[in-house]
Amino acid sequence: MSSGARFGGVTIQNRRERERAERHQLIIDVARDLAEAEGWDAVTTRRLAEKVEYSQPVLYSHFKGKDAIVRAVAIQGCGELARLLRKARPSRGESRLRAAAEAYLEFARRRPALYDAMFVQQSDIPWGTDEVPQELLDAFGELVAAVEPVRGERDLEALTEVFWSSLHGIATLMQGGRLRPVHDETRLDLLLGALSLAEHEDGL
Amino acid sequence: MSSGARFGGVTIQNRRERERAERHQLIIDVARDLAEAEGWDAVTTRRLAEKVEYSQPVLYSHFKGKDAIVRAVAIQGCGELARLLRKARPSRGESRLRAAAEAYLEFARRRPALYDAMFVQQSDIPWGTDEVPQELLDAFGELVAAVEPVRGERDLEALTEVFWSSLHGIATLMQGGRLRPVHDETRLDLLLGALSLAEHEDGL
DNA sequence: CGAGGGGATCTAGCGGTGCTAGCTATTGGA
DNA sequence: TCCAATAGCTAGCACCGCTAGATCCCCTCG
Repeated sequence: MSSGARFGGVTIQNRRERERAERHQLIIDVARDLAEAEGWDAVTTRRLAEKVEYSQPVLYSHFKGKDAIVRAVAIQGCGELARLLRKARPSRGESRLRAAAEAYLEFARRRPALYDAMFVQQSDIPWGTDEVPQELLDAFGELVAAVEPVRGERDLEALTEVFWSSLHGIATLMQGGRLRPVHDETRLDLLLGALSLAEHEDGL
Repeated sequence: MSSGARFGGVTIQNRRERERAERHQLIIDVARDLAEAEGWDAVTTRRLAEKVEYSQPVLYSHFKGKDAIVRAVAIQGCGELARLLRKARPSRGESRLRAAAEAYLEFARRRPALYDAMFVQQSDIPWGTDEVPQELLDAFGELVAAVEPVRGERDLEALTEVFWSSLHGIATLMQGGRLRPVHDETRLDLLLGALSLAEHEDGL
């Protein structure tokens, strides 16, 4: 603590920390790549260790266990989803809601293993109010922004949850081959139509 | 084959087959109970064998592997869901759609492990057109029937898929603690409102 | 009634998993 | 130059899904 930060922080200690941080990220990247290439079942601590060219116990000096690695991958995935949603701007005549929905579903389709880690596998990522990862808040925030224009008199947060749930349901059931590909287009049209067009009388 | 069915079928052979069928069902029931009590991770072939009071290899004389056991549990779960949906009749002033939605979500909430085996864990249950289990068709059929009254001009099957997907998304995200319990009621109101009230202009 | 055959069942073990105790060897500081 | 801290590894534990091969029981037939 006292000996580390002299001379503007350019110390051996700092180099070590930097190398350690790089290896930390390397583990996450390799785990993610392996999962996307062969599925999470193929991500074993042995294979992971082999790919990062260290022995197994090194993984445990960075993460509490395999679950923690998956969680780290998931959180970075949320960041990527947030980025994708942010830059998903509607093309001419297209609603912002539709642009967001299509970006979301495409993300789930192209990165099924990553999506799985984020929203399917149960993890102890804290979703309660305290210390939710920023990446997660960002992603949800993008959905809120996409829903806002069609909110009408409705509760914005609850409506966004409905929107998100529907997309999530479609994404996971599609991934499991449980929905008919024939309806892919119609399904999205119906969902967007239902959520946005609805002429809401106030009452009830 | 020729020696088994004499005397109206009351033979030792038949008794054996009956006992075997009972044990088959016993395995399914124990697997399901264990999963619901401690989660699927706790369902190992060793524990399962111990609970049915046979050795491990007996399981493999009934099922091709652990996955096949989970699948059997899942299919019977579909039968139960179908039964629940069928008898979920709307109380006064309540729409049939709402009755079905509430029954569906309650099923998912009360039998999370069973629901997981049915719709979350990936299994090779054939969802394509050929040899889909009858229980599955029944359950989906109940959803179709619940959606039919609000269909309007919309494609019934696609609309049912949207309804199902939304419920599924809500069920799984809730189970993972990813939705705010505060919005439980509002969320369902919004979904049902969006799917049913929508005054649909024909075009587009 | 006794011997043989066939099927049902078990014991034991294989290769894999996540995870960790404890040894080794390198390396930075006095 | 020597020492101590520490980063990393080897080896192993308990468990997993699954199966080969031995064993035992029970039914059939002479």
